[in-house]
Amino acid sequence: MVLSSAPKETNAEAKPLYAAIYEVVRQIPFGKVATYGQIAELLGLYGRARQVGYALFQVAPDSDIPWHRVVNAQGKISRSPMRQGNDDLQRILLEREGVVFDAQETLSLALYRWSPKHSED
DNA sequence: ACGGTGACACCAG
DNA sequence: TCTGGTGCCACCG
Repeated sequence: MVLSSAPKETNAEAKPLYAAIYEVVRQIPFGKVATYGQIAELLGLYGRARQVGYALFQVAPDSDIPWHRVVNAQGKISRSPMRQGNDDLQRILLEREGVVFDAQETLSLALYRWSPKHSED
């Protein structure tokens, strides 16, 4: 593709790091979840979980990226004023995949955490 | 350039 | 359990 115009799109293609993050997120299978720190670590970005969250923030809810399969280290959906309901959508999408939340709105990481393998795919 | 903020995580009290 | 501080670093004004 000719990038003659080079629009300032804050998309995946514009940010190699984000593209890498999205690729990992895409690996998460149906019914499984991963934590922000886990995603970061897989990319050799230990300690930079925030960037993962920021990358996902830029993903549209209707994207093909299963952004809803990423939760925090406590197994909870990170609530934020900025999300205005998308956090609820995340829970709904997860429940559609069979993920069960307890009374504390927490899911069992021991049960649903995705274990990446070399021969994924 | 700079400081505040944040879909996080970890550690000390 | 909860609070507060630290590390990380991209984004925004």
